[in-house]
Amino acid sequence: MTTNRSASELAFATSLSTASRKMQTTFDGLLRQKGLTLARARALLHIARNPGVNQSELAKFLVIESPTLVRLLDAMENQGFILRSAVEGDRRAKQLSLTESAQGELRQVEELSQIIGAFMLRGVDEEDLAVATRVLRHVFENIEAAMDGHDAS
Amino acid sequence: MTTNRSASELAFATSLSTASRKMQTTFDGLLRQKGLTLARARALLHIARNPGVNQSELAKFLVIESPTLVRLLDAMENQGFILRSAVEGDRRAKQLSLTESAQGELRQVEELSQIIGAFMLRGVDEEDLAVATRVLRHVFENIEAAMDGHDAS
DNA sequence: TGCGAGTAATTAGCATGCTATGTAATTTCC
DNA sequence: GGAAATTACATAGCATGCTAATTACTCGCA
Repeated sequence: MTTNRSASELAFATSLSTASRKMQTTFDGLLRQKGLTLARARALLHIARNPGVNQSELAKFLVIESPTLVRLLDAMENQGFILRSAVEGDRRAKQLSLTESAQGELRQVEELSQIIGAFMLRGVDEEDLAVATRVLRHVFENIEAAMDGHDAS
Repeated sequence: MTTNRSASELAFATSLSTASRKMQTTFDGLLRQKGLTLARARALLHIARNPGVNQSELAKFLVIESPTLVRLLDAMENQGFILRSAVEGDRRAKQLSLTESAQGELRQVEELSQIIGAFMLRGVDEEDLAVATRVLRHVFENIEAAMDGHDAS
């Protein structure tokens, strides 16, 4: 037992990055025929639930930087999934909404998300899942805190 | 308590991808002045410990596809970190080794990796870390198993 | 009123991941 | 021995992430 701490840390870091990529590529593969990806589906679902949201709010929710979102939305706009429209009272901002065609796909995207989520975590009990999620958040916060001096929010 | 399972799954998925990205960008930021990134550092360390390893073995170890590795190595070769040389007995393969200058950096890269690992997991106890790692592996295996028909190894 | 600070979105450029495909060399097996 | 399958590496093209820097606009305050 009593494995070396630093070996445990390495194992964790490795598992973290491989599991994350695996999740993404699986999602991407399954959503592909719809012209969607994991990132696009997430954006789609948030816009559906928060119509009129603007880009910076969406970026904050998705925890991505705004240039990343700009490109994501450019693609989704070209695909005819979303609309960017003017916000009255602030000419810098744009509010986001789904096109009708995207709304038609919504239900299926939601179902698929649930199915993949359940599938990927099949055999993981509730308690372990909670622990894992807590550890992941802890990691995020440790790093976030360390970056404080550099990027004061 | 008794939160909805599917909400827990979503929380996990979100934390997984944000923690993974955060880890990567932190690493990248700290290694940047050396011309390295997390991906490059991983490759570097594995080559250091397994001199003469070839590209497919390294790709398998890093759990990335070979085109991803090809580009990574192209960059590292241009930077003067690694060498690709002929393997006697198999003209398809190339064996990898570090340049002297890369060997000089090794120690610092190893130390930095340990420091970041320890830092990121500060405040996470051994048991929770083990559970989290186990869950991440479980996720990976669930997906891997599902993809069996498509990609028989 | 008007200037400076801050905010929303964008563009440019780099790094890493993937799939699909191609080329050359090796191995398998009739 | 030679065709077919497999393996090793590479190329092309797409998707997503980041940082740095720009543009346009809004807000606060002297």
